[in-house]
Amino acid sequence: MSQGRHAPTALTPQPARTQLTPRAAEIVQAARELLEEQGPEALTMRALGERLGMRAPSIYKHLKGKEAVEAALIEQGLAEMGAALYAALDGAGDPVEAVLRAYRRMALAHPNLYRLSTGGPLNRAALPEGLEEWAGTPFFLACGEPQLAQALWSFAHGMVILELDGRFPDSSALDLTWREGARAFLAARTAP
Amino acid sequence: MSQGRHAPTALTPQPARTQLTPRAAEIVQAARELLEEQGPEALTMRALGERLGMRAPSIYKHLKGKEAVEAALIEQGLAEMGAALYAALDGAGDPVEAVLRAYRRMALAHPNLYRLSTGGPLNRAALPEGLEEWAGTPFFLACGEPQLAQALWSFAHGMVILELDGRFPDSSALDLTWREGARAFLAARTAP
DNA sequence: CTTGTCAGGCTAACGCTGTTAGCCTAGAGT
DNA sequence: ACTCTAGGCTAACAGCGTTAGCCTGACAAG
Repeated sequence: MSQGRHAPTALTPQPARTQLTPRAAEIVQAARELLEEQGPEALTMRALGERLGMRAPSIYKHLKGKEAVEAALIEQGLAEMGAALYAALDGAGDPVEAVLRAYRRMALAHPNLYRLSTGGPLNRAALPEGLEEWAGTPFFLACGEPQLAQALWSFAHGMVILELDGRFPDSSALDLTWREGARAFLAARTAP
Repeated sequence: MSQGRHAPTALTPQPARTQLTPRAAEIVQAARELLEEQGPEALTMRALGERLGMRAPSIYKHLKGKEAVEAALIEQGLAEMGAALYAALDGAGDPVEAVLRAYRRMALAHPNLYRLSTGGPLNRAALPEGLEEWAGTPFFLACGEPQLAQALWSFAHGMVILELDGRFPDSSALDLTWREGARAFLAARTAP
């Protein structure tokens, strides 16, 4: 770990991950594969059981229910996104551009996990305290100012989710759009 | 209708709305009330039927299925959003700020309709040709340039959806965040 | 006036979902 | 040797979207 542009990343240590039993971890791993390979609709308790060679009700011996499976996946998604963003800050180049690039790259690499992690209301009680904030901090580190950081995060999330959902016209030059957005935020940061 | 900052709004006339039978329109209206009052989970075919004094299977005499009901709602959402954005362009003040304000206002006024309209993949075949593009054009009219317009739209959508989903920390000063975002895009537009 | 058509309701049922209750069995601990 | 329990199982429930098939009242044609 070294540092970003404005502050040492070590200021916000990564929160501890929730501890799962080995079997529960296997189940979550299988759930992740199912989710990524076949989409959110395919992630059913019965399909998950089948992939593990067991029946759906047996899963409940290891995890409270489908929500708990999803919470574990969301935790993975946030943790990996956070790691990718902090790593991007450590690289060369402007931190705003670096964070945006890493964000998009991560989301497109795991689209269904990203959607699950960031879509819809979030059951915070099921997540490790502070994980969400930790994962978002790189935006603050890149901007040096909380409001602009939130705005930058919103831009990044909006871009990614609209791209994943195929909401942009087919003719869209998304690389250019990302560049334009980066340019706007870069200008706002350096010139208040 | 008059004009926005860069181009007359009449350049892109509102696409025709899909025609529903009176009874089908009643059903869609009831669906909208159900959706807004009790959330997306409550919008089931049986609940919808009950609200109309009929059984769920009877709905299929008027609409193809739940997807058709949702498509009609999405169409309403997009049409109303578009109308609000064009109206905002006609007002005083900077068009970027006006469009952002109208977008947020509209989304927060009908959160569940907004989520339905903008979340997840979109079945374009079920929508009037060009409606989506028409509803998004005000962003272009405000920016005068397609890439910046897409970026602005992404920012607005990200802000709104994260706010609706309660993803921002409770302490967030979202008004300020919107202002910061507007400032960034305004600067990018005027100073290329 | 009778007859035929059919729009628009109904019930029953299917296959799917998450979930619960209760049973059974192999292995660990005392 | 006895007990306990982790971790599997089946059966079942309620709710979901949806389909098939029936029925009835209104309305048009002869």
